[in-house]
Amino acid sequence: MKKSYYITTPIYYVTDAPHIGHLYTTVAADILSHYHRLIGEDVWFLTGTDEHGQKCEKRAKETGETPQALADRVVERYKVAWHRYGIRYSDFIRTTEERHKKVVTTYIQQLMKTGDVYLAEYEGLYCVPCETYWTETQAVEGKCADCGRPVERLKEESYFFKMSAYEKPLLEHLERHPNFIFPESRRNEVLGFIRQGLKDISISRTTIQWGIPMPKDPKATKDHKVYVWFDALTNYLAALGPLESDAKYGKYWPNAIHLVGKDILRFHAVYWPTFLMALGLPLPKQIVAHGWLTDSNRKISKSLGNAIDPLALADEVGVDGMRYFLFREFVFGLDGEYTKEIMYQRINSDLANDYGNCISRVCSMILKYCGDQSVNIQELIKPASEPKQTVGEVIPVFHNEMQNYGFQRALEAVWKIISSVNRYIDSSAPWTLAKSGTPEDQLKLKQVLFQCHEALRVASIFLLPFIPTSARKALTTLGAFESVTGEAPLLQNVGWGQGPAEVQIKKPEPLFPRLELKK
RNA sequence: CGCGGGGUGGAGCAGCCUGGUAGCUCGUCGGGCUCAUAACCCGAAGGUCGGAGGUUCAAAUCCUCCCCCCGCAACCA
Repeated sequence: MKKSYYITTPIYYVTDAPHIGHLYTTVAADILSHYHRLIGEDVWFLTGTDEHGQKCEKRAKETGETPQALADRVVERYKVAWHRYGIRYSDFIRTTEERHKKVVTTYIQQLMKTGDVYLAEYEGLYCVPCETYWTETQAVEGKCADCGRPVERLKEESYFFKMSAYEKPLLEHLERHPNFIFPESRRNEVLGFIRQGLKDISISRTTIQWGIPMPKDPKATKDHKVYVWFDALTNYLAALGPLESDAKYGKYWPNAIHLVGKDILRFHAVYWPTFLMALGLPLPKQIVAHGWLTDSNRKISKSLGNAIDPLALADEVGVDGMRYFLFREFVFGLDGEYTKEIMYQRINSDLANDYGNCISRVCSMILKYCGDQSVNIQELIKPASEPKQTVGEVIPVFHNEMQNYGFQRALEAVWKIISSVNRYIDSSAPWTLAKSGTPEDQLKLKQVLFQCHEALRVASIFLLPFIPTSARKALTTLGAFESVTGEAPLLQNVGWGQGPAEVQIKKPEPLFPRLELKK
């Protein structure tokens, strides 16, 4: 039986149109799921949208729509963006769907029954005009953090989740599973937070209309809606159909990897596991937190007004250029400063000059110098060469980095192959060999060219998860496309000499046109 | 003493956990090649690795203190 791999992105809030931050997480999930499919695993990739809550309600009021109409409209923008970027998600969940609401309600009911959810009073500093509670630290000198007007101390009926009861079990889980939170620096952050002591949290709101209703309760005097985080987090389970003994649930849970931005780590690393513990369900395998793209050291986001539209970027530098740039330039897990200059430089230098041009020069030479002959590649690539050695070194490095979210280093490793080919061409000068009529030089010429060909075949297979369209195009040009269509091609076909014995090289066309930055 | 991240040649970043020639991309300067997308290859210049102290045969890397920048601090998601 195939190993199963379940990967999720956060569900995105429909008040925002998709921006580069959403794109970053979603492409990461796509790369991982593509990679895990290539190594023969049974992958389920979930993304979706979070459509409830105060902000959606407010935003809908501003645009003069119903919250549902707003959600219906914005969700399309996400889907369009993901299609454009070739994101191959297995399922897209919306929190307004019945299948989701049913699971949330069932779970809340269960927790009310066990006493993990109970009715009490929430007390906090409330800003009446903003309809928002603030903590002591947020409401500096008793002023609303948003509008600056004075806040008042208010008490209100609310349902609470007994998170305090799960402080110890959660700590124990973290100790037994050192990789539960990745990277380690984030794990330490979460440990620090838990060690400060977990309080019970309010998990209902009476100030919002747009949400999943709390189950009927004679004790309640007000109309409660489920707190958006309980609602949102449950999507990861709801999408697998846990209530109807759907085969998906048994296959993919708890083998889950949750990809999140560092800003929502706490909800995933503390709230979510304790909810699951209370429900008596197994915890996901890993929570992976990545950094932010920054603009002059500030997070890039809609609310800061510096958001960048993924579709505009795709038009400008291409889908694969963008996908490559995001994961070659930045260290996954750390923040990275985004500028157009760096992006153009990276794409031109690596994709156009190194990779694209290399494919082009190798294929051109093969066509030019031995296009009319049929050759047995496997015989020609037996001798040792720098590209052959480099490929051998890179294979384990690439896999290791991919298992540990080291996308940057995985790509760096692939580029070692490409550089070795460029170097090898120079040092062995096929154009000189071609001029010589001796049989030794003719053989040497073919050997050189097909060593290069083989190295590029392997590099292109490695690149499939990152730049799927271009890598396929490259493999087609190399005449080695069939090597990626079988089962688990990455595991079976990346080894030196695992490709076809004969190939039909296509006339190369520029894979990546050089970009010019317009000022 | 609230918690965390960062301060590395001109720019942007790796490296730090598991001490031992400081690496990458771009830029600059010089050379080579002509197969290729004016792409490619080689060489050079350029760094007291924020500051001070300590451990060590040896510190960008471990420890202590200090300075500067940025987040977080549970009901904004």
